[in-house]
Amino acid sequence: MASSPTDFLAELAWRGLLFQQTDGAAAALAAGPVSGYCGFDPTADSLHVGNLVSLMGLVHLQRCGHRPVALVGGGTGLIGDPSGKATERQLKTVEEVQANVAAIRAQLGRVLDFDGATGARLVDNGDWLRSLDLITFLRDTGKHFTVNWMLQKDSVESRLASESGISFTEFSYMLLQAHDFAELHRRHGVTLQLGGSDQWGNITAGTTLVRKLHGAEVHGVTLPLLTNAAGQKFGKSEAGAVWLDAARTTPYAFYQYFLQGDDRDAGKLLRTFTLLDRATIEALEATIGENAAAREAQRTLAREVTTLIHGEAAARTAIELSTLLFQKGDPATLSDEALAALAREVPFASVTPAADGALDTLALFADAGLAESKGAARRLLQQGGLSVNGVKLGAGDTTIDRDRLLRGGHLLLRKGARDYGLVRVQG
RNA sequence: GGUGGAGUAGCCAAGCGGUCAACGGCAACAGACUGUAAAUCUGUCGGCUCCGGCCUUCGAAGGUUCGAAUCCUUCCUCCACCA
Repeated sequence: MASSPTDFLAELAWRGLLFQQTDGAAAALAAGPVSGYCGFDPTADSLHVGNLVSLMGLVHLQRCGHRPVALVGGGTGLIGDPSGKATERQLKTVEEVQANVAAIRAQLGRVLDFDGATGARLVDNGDWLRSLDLITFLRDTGKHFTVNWMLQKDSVESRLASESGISFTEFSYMLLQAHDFAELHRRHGVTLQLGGSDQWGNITAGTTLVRKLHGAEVHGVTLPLLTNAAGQKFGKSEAGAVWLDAARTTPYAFYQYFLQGDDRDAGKLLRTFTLLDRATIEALEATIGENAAAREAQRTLAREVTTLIHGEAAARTAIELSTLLFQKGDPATLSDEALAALAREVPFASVTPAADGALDTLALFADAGLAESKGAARRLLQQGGLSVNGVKLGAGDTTIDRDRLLRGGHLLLRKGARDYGLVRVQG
């Protein structure tokens, strides 16, 4: 399973995760174990599956015998990376960034392995950037860059052309990231930086600075932006980003996101998000051609990724619930445990019936969040898109009989083919 | 600074005094067919609704008119060409 230390780039390459690399990166990696880092912006209190791509880069680095260093931008997060952004960002407060840093550290910690000779390190650039004084920074870092060079970076160039321009604050961002690379080189002997393809400019700023400051040759590798078969940025569902935080995206929803994926994406996603070896993945890809209906590839993908992020127990629950909802069918047989799990994993609402005790279908679906409004619920009802306890409702079913309540006063609602919600009727 | 053009729902884009909540396309949602897939076909698609309607929209603010997305005035923004 473990490959030799020289295989990192080859590993990324067959997985389709290698975009750009600095000259000499392969030779440097082949020469022996290195320490490589990747930064994560604390723009929210959770990473999402888009961030997971470069995190997987660190995981592969470690499995290939190198030391991964995960950096959380507690300092740079206070500035804002202009890369890939069309307009200036709203500054975040120190408290907000610190809370985000803490949450993201915990997520990174769950995926990386901290034991052994190549145990991962977790660092926060706020530790050195926040105490960095301006004069020192300008003399030691700023002096090594010409503005002419900085202006040529894509991230800056595109913003110069736009009406809103770019503030001096964000313009300086690349220098801070370059400073990080130099600092990590000095403190931890880091000689490699990984990042998404939009980070190339920032990464080369870092390799340049380390060369000038320490006379050392360090390297950068970027991973491609992940897109789906429809050509869209991967990781967005209709509900927004797919988060790694169980409070934002439940393990069930996370599992379902990968399970529901397009056949055409399955192979790419297996290569990107699982640690399965090449032969296994190719065998799974073959099953799509042979027996696509079994969706063996998607099932494996969803199970592997959910296990990686949420752990085995949560993955098992997600699979059980999925089986329950999509395979078996009769909600009346649901156990108390299953109902409790459902309440945690699918949208849940407690509703109070009207004074006369009648259960209004439209209000139920609207309250459960499965429809935007009662009007929207009505349209869905008329189109035959709603069901209760696995039984499709007709256009005339504007109220629900109380004798359909499951144990504990629950009703299992479904909108369309796969959106479930659970409500508990009070009293 | 000058001249000309343009700003319409999530995006693109018609409309140029009433029949406009606004043609059409994309995206999205639902149904049929399937495999919790894709493609295809059908329907929905500003907000709310006691389904009778009600409310708010066509860059912004005023005005003309019985009536304006459509005409007028001022302002804002973008694009092109000229300086």
